Order: sequence, then C-alpha cells, then structure tokens
Amino acid sequence: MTSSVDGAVKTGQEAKPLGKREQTKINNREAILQAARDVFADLGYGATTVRDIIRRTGLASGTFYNYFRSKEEVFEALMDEGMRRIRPRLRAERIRSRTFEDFIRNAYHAYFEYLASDRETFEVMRRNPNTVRVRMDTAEMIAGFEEIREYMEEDIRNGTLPPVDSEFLMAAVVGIAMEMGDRMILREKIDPEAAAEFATALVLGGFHKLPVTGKVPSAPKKSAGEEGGE
Amino acid sequence: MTSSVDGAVKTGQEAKPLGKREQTKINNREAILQAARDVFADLGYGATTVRDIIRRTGLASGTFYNYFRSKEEVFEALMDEGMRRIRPRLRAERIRSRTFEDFIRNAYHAYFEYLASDRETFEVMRRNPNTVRVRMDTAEMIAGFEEIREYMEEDIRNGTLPPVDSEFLMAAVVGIAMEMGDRMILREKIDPEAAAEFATALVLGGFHKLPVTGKVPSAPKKSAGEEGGE
DNA sequence: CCTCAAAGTTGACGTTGATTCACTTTTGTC
DNA sequence: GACAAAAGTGAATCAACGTCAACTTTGAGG
Repeated sequence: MTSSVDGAVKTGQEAKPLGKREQTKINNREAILQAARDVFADLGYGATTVRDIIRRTGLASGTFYNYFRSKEEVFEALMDEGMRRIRPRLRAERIRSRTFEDFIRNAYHAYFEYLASDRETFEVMRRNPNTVRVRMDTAEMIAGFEEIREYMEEDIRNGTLPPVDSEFLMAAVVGIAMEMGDRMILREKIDPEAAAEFATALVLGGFHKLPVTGKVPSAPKKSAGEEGGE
Repeated sequence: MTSSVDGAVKTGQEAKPLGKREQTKINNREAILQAARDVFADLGYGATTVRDIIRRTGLASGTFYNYFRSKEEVFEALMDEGMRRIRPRLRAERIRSRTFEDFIRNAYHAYFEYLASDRETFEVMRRNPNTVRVRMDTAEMIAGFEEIREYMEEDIRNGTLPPVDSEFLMAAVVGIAMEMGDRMILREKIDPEAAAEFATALVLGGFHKLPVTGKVPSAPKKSAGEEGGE
C-alpha cells in the first residue's frame, strides 16, 4: 500500500536492478580482495602493506578504509570466503552421508578439492615456503569447526561413533587436513584425491581405537528426541 | 708453549669464568625473550611492537637491535627454543623405541608434556582465542619435522611401517599434534597424558590402513645397505 | 690504580607506512 | 536540473621502525 510510484517492486527476491553505486561497491571490494591475493602471494603476508594492496587497484589510499579496517581484515575476508564456500559442501556431504565413515571421506574430498581449486588464494604458502605462516580463526572458521564437531556428537548419539572426546577428534581431523593440505599445495603434482584417501584411511582406521569417555553428549538445542537406548 | 702468564687455562670445557660482559649479554637476551613472551601473551602477536617488548625490559630501543633484527626474529627464537628442547627428547625416544608404535607413543607424550610444561610461551594462544594465530616454520622446526619423517622412512625400510607416503604421514602426525595441542592448552584442566593417548590411538589404529605406494625410500646418506623386499 | 681500545648502550632522528578527514566527485531522487 | 547522500581522494597527522653518533662500561696491560 502507498508504495513508491515507479520504484522497482520487490517481487520475489532476485529482481536485482543493482544501481551503479551498488555495482562499484561490489567491484571495488572484489578488486581489493583480488589485489590482496596477488600481493600476499608475491610478498608474503607479513611483508605486505595496506598500500601495496591499494596501489594495485588504482584506488586512493583512503578508499581502502571504506572497505576494510586493516590488512588483517582483508586476510580474514579471504579466509572467510573460502570457509563460506566449503561449509555448504560439508553440510551437503553430511546429509548425504549415512555413517561417520562416509562423512569423513566426503568431507576430506571436499576440502582437498577446494584447496586444489582455489590455488590463487593459497598461493601465499607456495611463495613463502619459509618463515611465518599465519592462520586466522575467523568467526566463520570457528563455526565451521564447531559444525564438524556437532556432526561428530550426533554420530556419537546415534551410535555410529563411540563416545570419544569430540573436541579432540575434531581437532585431529582438522589438524590432519590443514597440515596435509599445506604439503599437498606445495607439491609438484597436486593430487587432492590421493590426499583425501590418505587422510580418510588414517582417521577411519584409527577411530575405533580411541579412548572412550563413556559420556554420550546431550543434544544441543533441538527437540530432545530419542537418544537411543544402549 | 709461551702461553699467557696468568690467563685462565682452558682445562676441560666447563671452566666458565664468564666475564661481566658475557653475563649481561646473556641476561639482556633472556630479558628480551621473557618480555616478549609476556607481551605476546598480553597483546597478541600481531598487536605487539618491538617497542612494547623493550619497554618492559628497561633497555633502550636501540639495544633491542643488538640482539634481534625484528619482532619476527624474537618469536622465531622463542619457537626455536621450544623445538630445541624437544628434539633431543624425540631423538632419545627414537633410540629407545624398537617399533614405529613405540616411537609414536613416546613422541606424542614428549610433545604434549612439553607443551603443558612451557605454558608461559604458549600463553599467547590462551589470551588470543580469537583472531590471528601465527605459526613459524623456523629452520629448527623444519629440521625437526624432517627428522621425524626420516625416522618414518627408516621404519619403512626396516619393515616396521608399510611403504606409505612418508611426507603425508609426517604431516598428519604433526597436524594432529599441533591442533590438539592448541586445544589442550585452552582447556580448564590440561591433561597431556590424555591428549597423548588420544593421538597415539588414532595414528596407531590407522596407519595399517594407509594406501601404500609400493616404493621403499632409499637410505639418505649412510651406506646403501640392504633395501630388502623381493 | 690508571689508561686505553673494544664492546655495548643509549635515545634522538630521519623514514616509512597507517589512518584520518576536509574536500571533491558521483549517484540517485524529486 | 537541483539537491542530499554516498563514496572517493590524497594531503596531513601519527606511530613505530631501524640507524647511528655520542656516551658508558668492561677488561687488558702497564
């Protein structure tokens, strides 16, 4: 009622007229991110300065700060972007997977394939085989890890997985992925398939033997539901 | 022999007169390292400046640069120190251990116990549960990892371990240690024993199932020896 | 003890890069 | 076409870096 006379009507959800303003904003942001990827790869994270980044975009130094507060924040955005791309895949694998085994296998495949596909972002590591590695625990990452852990607790509840320390298991699974991922990226021939098989075999071969805590975690927020008898 | 008339004779190897000069040098270096530990813990690695570090020592800013070239180098020294403390233990465990199993178990125990004991250095992580984590691959660390890998290749050669991708296995073992270590440190009650058992169980349970490459690595520098296998 | 050269310390100084902000340009609206 | 809001610009300010000439301490020789 009484809406604007000729304004674009918000029909469904995807009727983007997308004014010039919105468009440049998107473009600039993307330009900065891309420049950052390049510079990080060339100079390494530690050595790059905010100015190195904007210089490559042709924008003015001040403009950078309309988009990000610092070099860290750009890096964070880069990492978040990666995580945001992976999580839906993990979630999909999760749904598809009937067992803990399936999930692990599919998750590792998804992860290593993503790493291999987004070389650009991870070129940082190839160029700085020495010195400092940075790792950022962004909100998105922490959430991603927690989600994995959540899946594990579900599997403990439904009996697919013995009642082990789910935080440690998640940490181990993630640690394997990270460290192996770094190595994989550095190799001459990048073979995500092989990496995934390796990681999967290790975890699936080993998880039966883990010390059990005896404690079955209680469900998080959802309905109590059945927690499965003995 | 016409040696100096009254100079300290270098009898064996441990006759340290240790002049005042030498002593302050050691003291200053140690003071800087200790200050760095503190500041990193308080402010986080990224936020601390060289000056934050020296300010705590009472030394002048210029003095810092007589000892280290940068913040990175201090951090590196801190990490190296840790690695230098661990490697002899690993080597000792290596010698004591007859099998791959023993080695893994002992190595994890050594590592998690060291982490727990040197809380001060790793306090960095506790204080900055968020944001950036830095990890440095110092020469000492790389050497340490390579040493582990070397042990694994030995075990492949002597048949204790199937011919798997030793780089990946090393990466996985190290990744588990790092990521679990971080989690362990963050816990209310730090239990290196439990962490070591967990990690050990995972690796030892799983390594039989790893994909084998068929290739037995050849010995590094020593005599060719028998490479076994038909 | 006294003297001297080498080693080490100091902090002010010139640089570099981060961050802000008053001003200009662009965009969208009426 | 006029205006206000949004975004861009780069000079100016500020913080930290790393250097260096001058100063202090140490230890060796006399």
